[in-house]
Order: sequence, then structure tokens, then C-alpha cells
Amino acid sequence: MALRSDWSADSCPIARSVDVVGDPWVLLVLREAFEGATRFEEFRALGIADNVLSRRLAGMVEAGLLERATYDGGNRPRHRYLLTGAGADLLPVLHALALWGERHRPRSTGRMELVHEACGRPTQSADTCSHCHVPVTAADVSWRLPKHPEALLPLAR
Amino acid sequence: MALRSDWSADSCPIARSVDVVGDPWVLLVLREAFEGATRFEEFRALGIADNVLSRRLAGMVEAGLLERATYDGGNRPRHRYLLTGAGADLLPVLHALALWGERHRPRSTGRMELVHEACGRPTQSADTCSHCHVPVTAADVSWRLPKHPEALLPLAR
DNA sequence: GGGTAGACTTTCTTCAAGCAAGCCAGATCC
DNA sequence: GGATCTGGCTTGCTTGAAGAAAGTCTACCC
Repeated sequence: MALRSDWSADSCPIARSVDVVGDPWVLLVLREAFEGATRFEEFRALGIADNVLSRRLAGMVEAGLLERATYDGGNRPRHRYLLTGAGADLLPVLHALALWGERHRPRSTGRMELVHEACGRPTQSADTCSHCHVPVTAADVSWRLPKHPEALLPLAR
Repeated sequence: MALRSDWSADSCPIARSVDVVGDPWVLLVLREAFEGATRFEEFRALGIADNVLSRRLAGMVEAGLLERATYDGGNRPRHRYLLTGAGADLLPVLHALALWGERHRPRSTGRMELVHEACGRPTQSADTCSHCHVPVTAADVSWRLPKHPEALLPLAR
């Protein structure tokens, strides 16, 4: 598609963010990372093509959203991709998308809820507990997902 | 790029939203719309190619983010693209991107601020006034943009 | 009736998404 | 010790969308 436009030096912070996360796979890889995925194999569950996943992971490491850590899994070296601070700070973007999706693209099969651990209630805000009025981060929120309505999933960070 | 993946019927609301706004131009067209752009000619200022803009506007109308209104500008029929409720509800997504961009891709030239009209203070949340703790929508917020640091821009809705 | 403005449409080239297959190193099976 | 498996990629191919530029169409402007 010829070289896609570059907004990395745009004067608008929205455009600069779009330059980083204005891609479906980046957002979905982030979602998987928050849900605990760390290995190449785990991210494949998204249904992304291998070459695209490889490129995206490398790009996200370069963009500072993920960090590639080498650890040994049974004395063979393995890598995992861990959320950086910058990556974890994108949680409100995912939450805003989740809230919009629930409202404007609803499905009958179970809702997603963003539960504030401290008070146990779902919040309707992307970054604040709508009950306690305190800011929430990955450390304070768990997700209740449509596919596992009984489980409450603490987020990676 | 072969046909891009389709998440419109995914069980995850994040994926369903990504299906709609997981594209740089859609997000930037939305930003322009919040800043008051309504006509084809005005959106061109984004630097988007005409054919791409044409397709995006049509897609966003079909997705229910924009509404194409015909009005008469000097007894010749003209169109404008207006934000729908669903489009306006994407404001928190743009705000979350703006806050992330300011924090993790800062520029020395002026900050963007999301000002809650009622109290006059900038909020650090995507959808709540961090001072008053009330939810904020396009009706309650104005943007202070890096390129016009003196102006306070009320948002379209 | 020539020019301009707005809103597109068409044509062309380039590049990335998607798909499939291949590769390589270490572990595990037999 | 050869064969298979697993994880994490890389390579090759096809198709379609992004980008750039030019063309179209309608209506007013002078």
C-alpha cells in the first residue's frame, strides 16, 4: 500500500499514539498480553499469521510496548514478551474500546466487565473506578470475559 | 494484503471495536470531526488521499459513526458528515490515546489538554473529570491543542 | 462560455496481509 | 542414534489496499 503514513512526529498526541497503536493486531496482541500471554505460541491463538506476528512483536518491542526477555525453560533458552510500563499504560485505550464495543456492538452472549479489585464492582470508566472515583491501572483491575463468565482474570503488567 | 481479518462477530468487545476503529485514518477522521470538520474538503487537511478518504467516510457512515446530511449551501445541495451518538461515544478512545501520547511520546512544543468546561480544569482521565469525578462527554469537554495553545476548542457532537 | 469549487472516481504502482511451507535447534521417544 | 515433536521463527507467493496524481461531474460565478 505504498509506505503507510508516518505520524510519529506529528504535533498532535492522538496522531502520535495512532502511529503506534493504529493497527488491529497491535491492539489485539496487547489484549492477549494483558490476559497473560507471553510466548509466540500463545499469541498465535489470535489467528494472526506467523510472519505478521513476528513483525508485530518486533515492532512492539522497538516501540517500547513489550520487552523481550530470555529465560531458561528447562535449560533451553526461551523468550517471552512482557508488557513494559508504556505497554501497560495503554490499558485505558483497551478499556475504552471494550466499553464502546459492549455498548454499540453488543452480543447476547455475556458481557465483558472491568472489575475494580478493591471494591469488587465493575467500572464504566476506562481508567477510573466509577464507584470509588480512584484511578485504576492494570494492578487494580480484573476482567470478566464473555467466554469465561465465571472467572475473574487479573491482568499482567 | 489479501482480505483483512474480520472481528465484527468476535466474542470479545475489544475485538469488535478494533474491527471498527482499528485503522489510523478512522481515528484521525474522528479527531477532525470532533474538532468541527464536516465537509470532504475539510477532512482532506489530514493529508489523506482522496480515494482513501472517500472510502473511509463511506465506511464510517455504514458503521454508524458518521451521518451524511444533505443541506443546501446557497441553493446547491451539499453534504456534510456529522458525528452520530456512536461516533461521539468514541471520545474516550481518542482521549486515552491523547493521554498516552502526551506521556509516552512527548514533544517539547505544547501539550494537549482535555478541559472540563464545568470546572475549567484539565482532566487526566479519558472519560471522567479527575477533579470533579463526574463523567465527561463531548458536551462537557474542550480541547487545548498544541498548535493553538491559547484557544479552547469546544467539541462537535 | 471559461473558470472555479466541492466531492468524488479512476488509474497506476508499491507494499503489506494472509496463507502455506520450510527451517533450525533442543528435547523426547523408541 | 535416528525419527519425531515443539517453539520460534523465515521465505515465497498472491492479492488487495494505500498512496499519488489525474480525471469527472455538477453547479455557481463573472
